[in-house]
Amino acid sequence: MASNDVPWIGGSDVEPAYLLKYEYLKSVPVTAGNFQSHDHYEIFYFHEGKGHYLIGDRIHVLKPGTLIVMHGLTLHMPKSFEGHPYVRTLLNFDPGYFRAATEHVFSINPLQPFERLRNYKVQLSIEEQNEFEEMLRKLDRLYSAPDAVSHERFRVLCLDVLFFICQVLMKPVKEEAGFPSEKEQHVQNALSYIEQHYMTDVRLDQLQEKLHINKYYLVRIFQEITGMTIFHYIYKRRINQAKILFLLDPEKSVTDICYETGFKNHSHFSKVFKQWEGKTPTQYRRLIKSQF
DNA sequence: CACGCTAGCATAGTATTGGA
DNA sequence: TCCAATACTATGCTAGCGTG
Repeated sequence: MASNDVPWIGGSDVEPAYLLKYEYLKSVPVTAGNFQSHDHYEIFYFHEGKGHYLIGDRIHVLKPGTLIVMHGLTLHMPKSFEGHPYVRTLLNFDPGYFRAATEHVFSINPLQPFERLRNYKVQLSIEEQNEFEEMLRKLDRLYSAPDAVSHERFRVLCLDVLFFICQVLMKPVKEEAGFPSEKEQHVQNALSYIEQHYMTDVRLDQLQEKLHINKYYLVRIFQEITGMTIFHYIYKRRINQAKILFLLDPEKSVTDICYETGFKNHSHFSKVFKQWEGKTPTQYRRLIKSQF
């Protein structure tokens, strides 16, 4: 994408071209299974409340001060809980602009944490939270300002946010031990199993046997924790993998990708793909090709 | 014309849900 | 956590379309 000529758009009436989604301190309950994947990068900061964030095959428990950075192609789905606040800031951006702007200027690549489909979740310390939240406040002031200079400062501050994230991630990220509840652990185990087997057959009976948990019970807690059924998760995972394969090799036939992602029938694959993505696999592949 | 793909249909089998 | 009833989907088959 052309990155040198991002037009100033004034206030927040129109999104700057490199910024695909920006929501500051927004409280949006997310209870339905709203799985997403896109080809830009995402910064997610949790300010207040209770929630989960399912990224790839991992469930992350959200707490105030949780920072998540991810490559948008990884399947991700936030989930809030009824009766609990859920306040977060979200920044989705096109990495092309920042890549071009920083390539020959800095010795450290600020996009490093996002590349190679890597995703990170870190719990910021109180000092880091204060610093980061101050940055976000400033970002929002600049975003809402109507003048061109504020816009340039917004972009520079976005870059500083990226470097802040790099710095935080340079420290060893310690894995949190376990989950608050046994349910989350069960669902995590199911997700891990599905991740390893989604390209072949995955049935509830198998999950019951492998995970030593009643299948009816598993169906319920899976829906409770993730907001979507196991069944839909597997399909979304397969479709997402198909999208990745189309990106990696746009010459590959739809039929080949259909079988590689675990579908047994190409007509069914086309139907499911269109249902979730709004376009047929062929249309999607053409779109990918046209972008290269 | 061959090939790759999409769409429609019937039905067997599986997932989900309500209730205990 | 489990069972039974119900709802829903996967599958296989086929016809037809678009493209090279």
